[in-house]
Amino acid sequence: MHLKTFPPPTDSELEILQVLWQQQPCTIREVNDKINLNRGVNAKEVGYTTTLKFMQIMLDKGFVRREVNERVHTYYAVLAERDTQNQLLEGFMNATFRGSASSLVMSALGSSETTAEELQEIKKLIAQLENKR
Amino acid sequence: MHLKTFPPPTDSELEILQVLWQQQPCTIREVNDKINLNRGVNAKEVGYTTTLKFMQIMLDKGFVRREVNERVHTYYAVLAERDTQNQLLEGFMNATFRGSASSLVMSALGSSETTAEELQEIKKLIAQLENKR
DNA sequence: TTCAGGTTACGAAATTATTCGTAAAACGAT
DNA sequence: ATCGTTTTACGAATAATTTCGTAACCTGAA
Repeated sequence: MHLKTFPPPTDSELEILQVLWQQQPCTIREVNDKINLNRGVNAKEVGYTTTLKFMQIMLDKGFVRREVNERVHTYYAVLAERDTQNQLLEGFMNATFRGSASSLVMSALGSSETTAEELQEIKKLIAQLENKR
Repeated sequence: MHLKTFPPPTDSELEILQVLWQQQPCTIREVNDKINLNRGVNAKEVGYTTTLKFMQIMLDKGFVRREVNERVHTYYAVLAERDTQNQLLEGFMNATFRGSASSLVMSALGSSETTAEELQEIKKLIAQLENKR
């Protein structure tokens, strides 16, 4: 009747998924390297076996799948980026903005740099939403 | 030189702060009751001493202050709602939307019910942002 | 005054999330 | 074939968060 619904990924799991969403498939080595690049110099490096462990945990949860090649395994995200973002967004919006999308949106626009093009896109979306009535 | 910067509240702490932001001051009893009302029937109740513990932890961290009255203590939030929301929003946006405010905004508008008035307000804000160039 | 019920303090258990040590296996170069 | 390096598996330590048990203390009613 309905699709399997996954629990939301934890912070560490999400950090790995972000890497996969940008480039798939990845070996654990690649994921680990990118994560350590993304974190600045200041931040503590995450160990290789730590990343390995999370990939195994996510494999277990069904968040990723892998192909066993000659020497190494390569991983793919099963979770879709959009779906996952929406799932996390809903939880965050409820917890932090008491479910108010508009105040979340106002905060996001107010406190960040947004290019003119992005504002255009948002306006277009709003226009679409307004037409649907 | 600069204001004290607090670590972000945890989920449970935030849940309590939400109550305080809506009505201050509150006794622990009041906070605990509201939290258990907000969670549906299905969800497990949070015990009184659990809430008490968090208020003490937050007192310790400086997130709240209290007044000691005759019988009971009454609590006030020290953290400002807007500041806290913005702080949490930044972290969430970075982790989930790779820092892209526009894609966060598009998701929020796309997947939620927003009234015509709210859309108006957002449009007004966008217009203001566009003028500032 | 005594007791019942509500309140605060606090340690510690329970749960969840993160990190890492160690060992076994696989592979290539010598 | 053996060594050094890389990869995988997995248990367990650590850390962070949440929950609760218990005791001490008040206060008002009987």
